Amino acid sequence: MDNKEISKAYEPKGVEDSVYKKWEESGFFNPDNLPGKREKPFTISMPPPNATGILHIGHAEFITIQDLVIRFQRLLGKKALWLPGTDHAAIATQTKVEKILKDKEGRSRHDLGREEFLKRVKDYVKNSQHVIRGQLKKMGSSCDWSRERYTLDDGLTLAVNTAFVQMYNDGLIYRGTRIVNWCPNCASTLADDEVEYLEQKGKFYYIKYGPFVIATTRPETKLGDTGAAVNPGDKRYQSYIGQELEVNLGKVKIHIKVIADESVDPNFGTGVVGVTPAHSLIDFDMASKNNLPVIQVIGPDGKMTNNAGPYAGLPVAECRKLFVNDLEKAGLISKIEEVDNNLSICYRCEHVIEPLISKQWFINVNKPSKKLGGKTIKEKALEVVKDGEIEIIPERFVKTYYHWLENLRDWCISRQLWFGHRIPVWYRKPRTENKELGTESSKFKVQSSKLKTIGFHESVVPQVLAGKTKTYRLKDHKFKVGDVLAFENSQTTEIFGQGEINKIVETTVGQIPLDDPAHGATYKKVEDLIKALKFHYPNREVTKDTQVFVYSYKFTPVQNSKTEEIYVGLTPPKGEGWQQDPDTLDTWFSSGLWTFSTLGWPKMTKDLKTFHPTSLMETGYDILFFWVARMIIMSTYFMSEVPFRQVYLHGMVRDEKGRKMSKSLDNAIDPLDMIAKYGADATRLSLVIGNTPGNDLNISEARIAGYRNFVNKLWNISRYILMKAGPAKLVEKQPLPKTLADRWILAELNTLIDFTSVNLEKYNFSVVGEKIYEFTWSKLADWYVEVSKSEAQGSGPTPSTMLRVPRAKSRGRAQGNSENILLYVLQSLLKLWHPFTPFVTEVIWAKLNPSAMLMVQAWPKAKGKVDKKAIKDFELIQNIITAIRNLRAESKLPPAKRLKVFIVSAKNAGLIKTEVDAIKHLARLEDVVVAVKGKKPDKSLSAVISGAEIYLPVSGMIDVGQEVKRLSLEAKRVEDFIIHLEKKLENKQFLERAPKEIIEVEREKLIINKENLEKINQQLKTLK
RNA sequence: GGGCAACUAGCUCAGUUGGUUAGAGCGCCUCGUUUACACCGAGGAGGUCAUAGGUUCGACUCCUAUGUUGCCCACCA
Repeated sequence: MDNKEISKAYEPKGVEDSVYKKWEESGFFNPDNLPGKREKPFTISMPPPNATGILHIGHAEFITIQDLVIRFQRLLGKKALWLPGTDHAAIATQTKVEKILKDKEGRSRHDLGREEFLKRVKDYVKNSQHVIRGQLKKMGSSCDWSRERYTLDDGLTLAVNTAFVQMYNDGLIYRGTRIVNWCPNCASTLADDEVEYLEQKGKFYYIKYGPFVIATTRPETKLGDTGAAVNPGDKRYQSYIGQELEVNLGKVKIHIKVIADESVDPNFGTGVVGVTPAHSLIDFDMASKNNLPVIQVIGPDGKMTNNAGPYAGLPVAECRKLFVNDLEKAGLISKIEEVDNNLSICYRCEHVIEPLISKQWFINVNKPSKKLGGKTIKEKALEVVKDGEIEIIPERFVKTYYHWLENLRDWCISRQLWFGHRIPVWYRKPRTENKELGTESSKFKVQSSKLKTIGFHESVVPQVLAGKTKTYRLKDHKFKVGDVLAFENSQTTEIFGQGEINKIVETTVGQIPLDDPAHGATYKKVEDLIKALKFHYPNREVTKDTQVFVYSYKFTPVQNSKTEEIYVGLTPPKGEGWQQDPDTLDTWFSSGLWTFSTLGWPKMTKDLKTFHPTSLMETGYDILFFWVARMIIMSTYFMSEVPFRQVYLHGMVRDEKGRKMSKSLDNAIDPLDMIAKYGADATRLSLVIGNTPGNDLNISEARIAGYRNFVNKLWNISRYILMKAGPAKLVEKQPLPKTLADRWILAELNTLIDFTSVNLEKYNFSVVGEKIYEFTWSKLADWYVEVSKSEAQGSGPTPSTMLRVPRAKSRGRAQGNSENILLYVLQSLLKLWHPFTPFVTEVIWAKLNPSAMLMVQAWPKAKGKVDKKAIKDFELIQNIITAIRNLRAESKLPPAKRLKVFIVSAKNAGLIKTEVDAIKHLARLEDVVVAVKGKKPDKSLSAVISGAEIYLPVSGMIDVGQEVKRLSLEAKRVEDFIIHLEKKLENKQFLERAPKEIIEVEREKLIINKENLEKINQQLKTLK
């Protein structure tokens, strides 16, 4: 390679694409093709970007970190797999395509119909994926494209359906009627954590409400009230409890029942709450307990329903205006306050969420599963982190993870979207001629009418269905062992099964074992049990001594077949009249399977055996709950193993002032622009150095430009070395050092290699990046390269020893050795840098060794013990040179002016004498005189300048304070410290070096004790 | 309301289990046409480590309060 062709400045633009192409064509992204014996796998599942297209700087961040890790592991010799893919991102994608459709064609998805619309989405996604792939490549991603997956492709769809069916058969997936978060704009349900809150000033309306005044921020929902609730202890309203009232709300009259409920805070508002069961979770619970009817006044379209009387058909906001107006006219508004209010909004489209009552599919997070050895999925997901099977970095997120899981409610997985995995459930309306069903149903009905009935609160029914075989009752039902009972949902009066009494125990509340799994719900404290009982018996006193009946039973559920048949399976059922559920599954249901579905599950493939559990999950802390927790749930359930060993959570990327990047602020940094301007390597460095796990990273263009400068520096160092070393060659073995500088740079390199190897394993990218940066610029470029120049110069009229170790003289030839060292150091350095800056390092490597790629070289190893003496000696020379430069600048001596310097040193005279030539050259001196102790003209520690003569004392610069500190560092107890200090005091050299004041103190304390130590410290302070 | 984090140089941030003179990048000031690099080199200025107590021979680091900021969770009708 003709090194004259190397350009003065590194130009990434031209070379990056061709380098990537070379990598790709090598096939080494695929672990199966990697050279050498590679036994240990290392796997990263790429968090699949949404298939909506453009990658932003946040993606660039995760790409950089993951690529860094995987390249490092590949260099270490692992079977490194980084599996890429995309997520269909149901809501996000559907919303996006709908928007495009509306903007471009003015049509809605309903205008197109399901099939045509999905075709449009498919085309859109295909294009996006293409764009994403291109962007990933621009960043240098060394992921295995041959294994790329998409959450909606056939394999993953099979995985999703299989998962659903298995969970359903295990009783973990059920269909239920609940209050759900409904986004009228997306026309779909949302999971609890997909709801965001917006702090707002809102109005708090006080409305005359029959005999009460109630306060509300949402007056329009009052049209759906079926109750008014007060605290049972609130004396003001005692007499009303239980009454049924008609309430005049202007144009509308509603009928309510006054109930008592603990959850009502007598001190908030007026102490009376209008109960709106259809549109509030809490109200729904209260209504269930008190058998209040449920009236839905807001529809899924965000408009008032027919139940809203004269307001039917109005959007919620308009209804509110009109309704408040009407109330005012009727004199029913007593006052309006301004309050801070949290508005629930959709995390995708930011429209207001309406809590609605609706029939949806849920995953039961509290049901023990045989697959999990009787544990619930929640417990299992907690356990694997508690037991350390999964490590979360940084650790503080462990706590948030626990908190989230512990409070997790059943997960609503059905979405009313078109785009996504269709729920693998089919329904068939019963036909009268379906005799078998008819008889089944009627047989049960007849039977149940004759049977004794036992009621279960709706919230308990799922537990019974889930295998609860015990119930605690305050009431004596007068059952006998052997009685066959009809099990009734006491809210809906629906019969959901039958059972037989096995055993009856009469006891007291205090005697009940708290953790009886047969009961379904278990308790930590008696108080919790009492609380639970009070919930079911709101009007009874409950204490430890209250009498209680424990009924054990055998239970058989009955499918509610009078409405429809349900079929759950991988393929459509045979027979006529089956209709598939129109809904689709929550995106996170499929992405929860990501680590194993992408490797072939439900088939037990070779890949699945080799690469699962994956090694590292690297993702943003913002999706710890959405995604990470769900992957843990899904993997522990389906695979019976963790999805990954470690989780590394990175922070968000923000602008230079720490603000979120957004279109409106116009502060977004587009990684592709930055790559075009400064190169991918510089962009990568800016995302990794200065970035610590879990913390947000502020980034600016100036920062990226700074790293571009660095990449250029590395380029030019290499250019210099290649030019100096003549024909490029590999120097694989560490050359023998011949000069002090050689020993020093090798010692520094070996230290760096160790540091890098250790800290990259611990994902301390930033600190490693800084260290290699420092080595490259401040050590290699600023010192070693400069020294090597003077060595080259030494071929002039006065051959120079240039930092040559004395011993080397006798060995003869020292000239030219620095070239081998330079090549060796550069080659090792390129390997260290490669995970960070793959492009430029690969380009330089190609000039050294065109036949092999840097990407698959072996990670460097430190050779032998680090030569600490070399580091210390070299630093002394450095300090002398720096001190001279400093003095020259301070005394405004022009650089051209040659100086005479007397270096005064007692201890290091020998060393300094040997290196005089180097000092002369690097500090641009006329003459250096090394003086021994005694000739020193001034005993002060500062140098003396007289004319062009500098007296620079070097010995005696050691601070005794350091020694003391070092000692106490080594000692763990005070006693040890004292012993160490005493030993040190016996050392004459120490005493010689110590300033007089300190020695006085130390002499004085013939017996060293705590007080004396304090004195020493004080002495040290005053000395400073 | 509960929790988590941050507060260090003009700006953005490091600082690993307490221990040399608290570091880096950018910015700033002075000087420099040394053939690897001006995307550079040499030197420099700049910090009561948010505040107040405490533990310790010794605290940026540990403990307790307080203040400010950010985030997460819950949510009162």
